[in-house]
Amino acid sequence: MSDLCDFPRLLAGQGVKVTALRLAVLEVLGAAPRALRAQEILEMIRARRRVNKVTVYRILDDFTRRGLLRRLAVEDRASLYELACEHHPPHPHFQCHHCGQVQCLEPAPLERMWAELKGPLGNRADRIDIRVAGVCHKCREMS
Amino acid sequence: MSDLCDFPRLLAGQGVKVTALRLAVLEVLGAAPRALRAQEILEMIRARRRVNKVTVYRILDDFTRRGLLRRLAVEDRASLYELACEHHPPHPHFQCHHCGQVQCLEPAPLERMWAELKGPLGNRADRIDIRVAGVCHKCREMS
DNA sequence: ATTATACTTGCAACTCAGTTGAATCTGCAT
DNA sequence: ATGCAGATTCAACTGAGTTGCAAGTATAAT
Ligand SMILES: [Mn+2]
Ligand SMILES: [Mn+2]
Ligand SMILES: [Zn+2]
Ligand SMILES: [Zn+2]
Repeated sequence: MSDLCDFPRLLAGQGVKVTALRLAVLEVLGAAPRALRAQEILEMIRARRRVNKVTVYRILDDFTRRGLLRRLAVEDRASLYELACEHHPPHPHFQCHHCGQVQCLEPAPLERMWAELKGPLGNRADRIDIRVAGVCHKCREMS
Repeated sequence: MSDLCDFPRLLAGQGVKVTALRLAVLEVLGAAPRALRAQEILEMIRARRRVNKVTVYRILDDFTRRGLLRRLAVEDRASLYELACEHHPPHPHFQCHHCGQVQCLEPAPLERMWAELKGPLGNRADRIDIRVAGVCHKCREMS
């Protein structure tokens, strides 16, 4: 998930002011190897500067509504966020029952399934989330 | 989702005492046409008798761990619960962005995909959740 | 019948992730 | 300089779920 995106440009394209905090949120997510909780994003930004959590929540929410980020609903109470730019197309995720860690999977099988699920029942579907759960290799080794 | 299951037998099979409350939880879920929030289950049981929410949460948690129920992580803060008995095999779900309503979809495409996603990266996967999101037909009509 | 034991349910208080509304700050245009 | 809009902050709140422990209830010895 290391990044190729031009964040300032991305924001400008949304007609949104480019601020240090908004950039920080995108940079933290761009540098992360996996989807992050709001809390984690907050802490990573705080390693460099002072921020209020409300601001971060509001930015995450705004970006998600604009389609710059995807919010993943997982088994734990807190959602995860990941970049939704052209370099990070939608893909399934794997969550370990044991450690709770969520990893990103390859998008391949999604494409095939999408066609089948997109139009059922008269709904207009525009998003599909796939979460595969089980026990990850690290946790298997430990036990 | 109306029911064919013998709940007392189901509980007995788990070596779990058959109590009025545990049955009530299963009956409410068995009668529901869709997955329910803990709050909804609580209210439905309260239409008939007195219950403490903690008890219901504990029963839901216990049943989920035993595999009698599935817990669905959705976009809203509260999870949904549905029966996981032989008559209700795992299936994808559709959630409407507008009203938040979650409906159950047919299991068909799941089977095909499962084989592909089950074993990647050395993880032992034992569950796959698919959530399709968009705008449901009711909400489309309204707007 | 009486007591012991295990399990179930209830109560109060708490946690945690987010949310709200109002106040302040900041960059920019007049 | 002054005004304005949008960005950020602060304190207080919400809602879903959790915790520890007390009280109730059923069953199993004695
Ligand atoms: Mn991902
Ligand atoms: Mn379902
Ligand atoms: Zn793990
Ligand atoms: Zn709807």
